[in-house]
Amino acid sequence: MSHLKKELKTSNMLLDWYKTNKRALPWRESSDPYIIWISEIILQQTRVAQGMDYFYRFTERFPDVASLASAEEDEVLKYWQGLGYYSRARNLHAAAKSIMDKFGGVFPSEYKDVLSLKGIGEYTAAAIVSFVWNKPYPVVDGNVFRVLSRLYAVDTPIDTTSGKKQFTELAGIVMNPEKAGAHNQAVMEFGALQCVPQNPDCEACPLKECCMAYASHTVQSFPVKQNKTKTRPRYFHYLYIIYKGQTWLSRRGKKDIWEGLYEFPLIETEQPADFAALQETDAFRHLFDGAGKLNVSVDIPEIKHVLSHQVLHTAFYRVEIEKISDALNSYLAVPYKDIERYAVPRLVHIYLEKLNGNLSE
DNA sequence: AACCCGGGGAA
DNA sequence: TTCCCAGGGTT
Repeated sequence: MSHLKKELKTSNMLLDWYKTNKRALPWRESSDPYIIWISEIILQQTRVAQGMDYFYRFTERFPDVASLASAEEDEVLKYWQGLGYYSRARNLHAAAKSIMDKFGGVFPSEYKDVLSLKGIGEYTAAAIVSFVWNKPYPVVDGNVFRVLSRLYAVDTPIDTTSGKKQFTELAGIVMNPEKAGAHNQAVMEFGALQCVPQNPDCEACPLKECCMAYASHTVQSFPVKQNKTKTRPRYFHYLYIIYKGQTWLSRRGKKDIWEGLYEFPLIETEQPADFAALQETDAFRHLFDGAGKLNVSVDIPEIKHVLSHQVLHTAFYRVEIEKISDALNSYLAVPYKDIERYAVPRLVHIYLEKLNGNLSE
């Protein structure tokens, strides 16, 4: 654990830069581990601007561990609606219950205890214990990968096991253990504002003198990544079924996107299908067997919804029925005025907004 | 080690 | 379009 002179100087320069350049963010006003925890989970793979309103709403409704633990999972998901990566919300809820049961309702301060909570990995555990208690655990997030890979011209791919291990070790060497909390935040803020992914302004960088990538004019080639993501198309057909002021929803299950969120009855096809083709599917026949005559309307055109690894080609059909089919009894009957009470995927929310827009015109 | 999980902003 | 964001869990 050698803390060399050069690293100490680097850390001090980052701390100086941070002092004058850090953004005023609401969670930086708090030393409550609960507040820090919520902010860290929201900010996973999420930009500050995108998560800000969610942070305010969430911490107002659930101001502490006890209030979160005693809530219904559906309500927690509702406060997460639209933010994505919904396992974060489910894990937050489960972890809050775990803190009540195993830690007497007091947020744990031991690294290993924090790490044991659902949804908290090495990064988030290090962030919480260093920010709140100044414990010497280095954070390694996307910013740290970028800053360190450039400073030391490390070309090990960051998305590999050995890469993560190597950068974690390097982060520990660069960190000043006596100022762990401030240092960790300084590196990340530096990565977010100065050492940015595309076209960083290296001439204005206070660390350009000691940056190996800058010296060799290879800043843009860091960090190195290995895996390339591939997307697959999917074809969704939602049935917004209307009967006497009510509609039907279902709760999505495990091993697919949007676990725990609600949606209209869904038929997925392997290939693109128009309504004529959809009517010929077994799923469609089963769903409406015994529903009488169908009055189908297409209020909005197909929506292309892009996720990280999937492109959803989605059609919505509004279907008025004459009788309740047997198949519908396995769904949740809901007065359609109450749909907004349920957490739905962004895609479904978009549809409902457009539909309301059309109706009010 | 490979794969899965959302949504949005910036270039 | 492409990249990537205060990552983590499952298999």
